[in-house]
Amino acid sequence: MSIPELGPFPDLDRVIHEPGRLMILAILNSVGEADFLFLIRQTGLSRGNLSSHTTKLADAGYIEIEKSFNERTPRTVYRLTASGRAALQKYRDQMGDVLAAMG
Amino acid sequence: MSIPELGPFPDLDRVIHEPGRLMILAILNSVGEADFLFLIRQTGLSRGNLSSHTTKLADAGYIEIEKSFNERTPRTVYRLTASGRAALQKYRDQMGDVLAAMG
DNA sequence: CCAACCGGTTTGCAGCGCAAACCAAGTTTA
DNA sequence: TAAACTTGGTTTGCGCTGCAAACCGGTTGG
Repeated sequence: MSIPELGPFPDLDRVIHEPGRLMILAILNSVGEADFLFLIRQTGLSRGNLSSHTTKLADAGYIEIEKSFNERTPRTVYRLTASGRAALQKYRDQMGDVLAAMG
Repeated sequence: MSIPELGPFPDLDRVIHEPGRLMILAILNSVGEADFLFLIRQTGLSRGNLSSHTTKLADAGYIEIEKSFNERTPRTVYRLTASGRAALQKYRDQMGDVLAAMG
């Protein structure tokens, strides 16, 4: 539970901790919103993989998924929610403490 | 594979990324060496859990396990290897970059 | 002796990430 | 107009993993 003289080890959010999802969240955090194809290209994830990660993030309430049509072709846009932004910030702080403890 | 304007997303070492093992490594990194009971108390992990994590870390070559006897009772000491220390440092740098990209 | 404890390891199972298969709808080829 | 291909995803299946519980060989206490 703790690293000697460095306080307790934080209970990291596993939904965020997973690298694929951390990547998605980091991107959404920096660009505001993104569509499926953009995320595919930036992350290098497979479509199936991206789909399941975004579903899980949406289930956790960390992102919102908006489906629409551009002309006749479907378009899905992903965006961080307030709670997602907060959770990400918390994760960042916790992980920052852990790393600092490893100087 | 990349966060816009922030370079590629690093391929994080999953052996280290797992919180339980990260905790073990962080402790060994800060105290030099530790025995089984000390790690139990510091990490809060169950014995079985600690045993399997240390086995996995040893399989990866990141720690060494030294079994001996203190009087008649067994004693197992865990210690970071050079390669473990290097891998941990690399993980720290990579994760630091990711966090920095999330400012 | 026999029970309880110490110091671990092995086992079993549930959950997860990943890739591949699938699907629906539109577009191109012929 | 029908076959083949692309786009934009979702679902399925499997192998691995983390976790808790069961186990096990000593050792100490009554």
